[in-house]
Amino acid sequence: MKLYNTKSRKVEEFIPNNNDSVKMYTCGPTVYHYAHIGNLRCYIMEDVLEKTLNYLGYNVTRCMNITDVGHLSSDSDTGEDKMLKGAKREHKTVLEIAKMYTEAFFEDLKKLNIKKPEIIAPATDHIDEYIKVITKLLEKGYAYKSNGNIYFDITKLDDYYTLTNHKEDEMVVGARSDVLEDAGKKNQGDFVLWFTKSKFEDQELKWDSPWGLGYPGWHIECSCISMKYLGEYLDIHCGGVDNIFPHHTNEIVQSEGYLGHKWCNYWFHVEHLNDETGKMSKSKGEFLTVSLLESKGYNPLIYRLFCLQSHYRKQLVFSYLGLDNTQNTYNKLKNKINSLKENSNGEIDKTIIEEYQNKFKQALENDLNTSSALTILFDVLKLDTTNKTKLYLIEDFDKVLSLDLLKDDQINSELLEYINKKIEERKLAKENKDYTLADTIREELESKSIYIKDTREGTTFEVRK
RNA sequence: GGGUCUAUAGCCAAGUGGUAAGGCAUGGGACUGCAACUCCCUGAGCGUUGGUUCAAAUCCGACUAGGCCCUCCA
Repeated sequence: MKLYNTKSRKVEEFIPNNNDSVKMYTCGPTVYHYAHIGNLRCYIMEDVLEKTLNYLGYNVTRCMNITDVGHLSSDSDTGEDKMLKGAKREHKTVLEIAKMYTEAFFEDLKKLNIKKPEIIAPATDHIDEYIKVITKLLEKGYAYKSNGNIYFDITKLDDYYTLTNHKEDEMVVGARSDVLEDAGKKNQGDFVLWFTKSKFEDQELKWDSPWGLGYPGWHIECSCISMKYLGEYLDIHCGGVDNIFPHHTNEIVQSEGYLGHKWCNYWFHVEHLNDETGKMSKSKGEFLTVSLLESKGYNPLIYRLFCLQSHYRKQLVFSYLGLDNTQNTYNKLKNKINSLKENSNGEIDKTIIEEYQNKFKQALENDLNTSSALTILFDVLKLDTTNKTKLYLIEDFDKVLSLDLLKDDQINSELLEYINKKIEERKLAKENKDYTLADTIREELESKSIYIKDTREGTTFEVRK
């Protein structure tokens, strides 16, 4: 398996620390609002990565945090805590907000066929871990106390800007003018590990610590959660590109400062989904959620396919035109597969199976080239072989693609009865050459998203979502 | 200003030195009462510009355009 590693800025051969077992960490959502589909692009591609590793025979242990405390708002930075902002907006407590949006996030995962990581860790459940790690960082001299807060001193390391090639003296101070400087820091680049002093008096969640009542900095949670559940040696750390700096940069120095050795080998970052105006955000333009797409009649899996057609390291521009294209692709794909199912006789051709499984693997092994992997799927459909062989391969590929390629659309018996009745009525009308009535019936069904298909063997139908 | 990434047909894209995969859309045809579905046919010389090479979309340089990041506030 070849993967692009942000750390080396090269595509590298992926070699786990421990043979065929892979430890994978994913930065989870801050649950202060619904996830937009740009956020979800990241989780879709991480899901594909996990499933690809499984497909290739690796055993993956994956962990994801849920940030339910202490993350500043970044969409339009006014220095307000994201969770607090969400709580205020909806007149609820921070914990209520966290619970509600965590559930909503899981719903989105389900709709997009994203497998939930086996370990899901809320930030507020791991305060003891943060205290343990921060204490050690203080002992080792990587951290210091100032103005009531605990900071990480980035000058204690040789190479802080390891992920970005930033140069200390060329950083623009206060590139974002709405961020206030903290006078308590020794160096411009130092960041907070633990707060006891906040300018926001209404911070709801606070915990006791050796340094006083307070709450953790945003970066420390991922380091601690990862080390707790996945151990001292991590294989892959994932997240959106916006996390590269400072979040992941800070995670590295915290973790390696604490451990005293190298921590994570591969850094996997997913590019952003943009809209026509640039970066998608929750505070400008249309707030695109999975539910919104559903309300407009799109099956969420169409969005998954939309993402798979592109590469995770390329920015992708969202448009309804593009999504409509993908919807056509998806419908046609399902159509073809459904017709294969109607006549799935014949023997399985093992030679072909092996050949195309290898092609599929090669595409994915090439830095997760999902676009090429889909091409292999289309190639399979066009093969000159038995339907049984094709269906076998489709089922196999769908372990990674997760597009419900073989799933039958569930139709309740009442609806089925209604449709059959209408089809029969239309058949009679056609026999009587009453085409006006026949067309009326067809239109009536189409208005319910039921599409008539006249074939030599008779009339069938298809329900499009 | 610094860092970093990208630039292939209407859209999504493959391509990693030898003369442009695939999908959707478009147009034409077959099928149909008319459609839909399905099937067949149908398109670009790769942002611009230098260079390396027998040979470049693929390597190097410059330029242009665009995206993202530049925190320590919470």
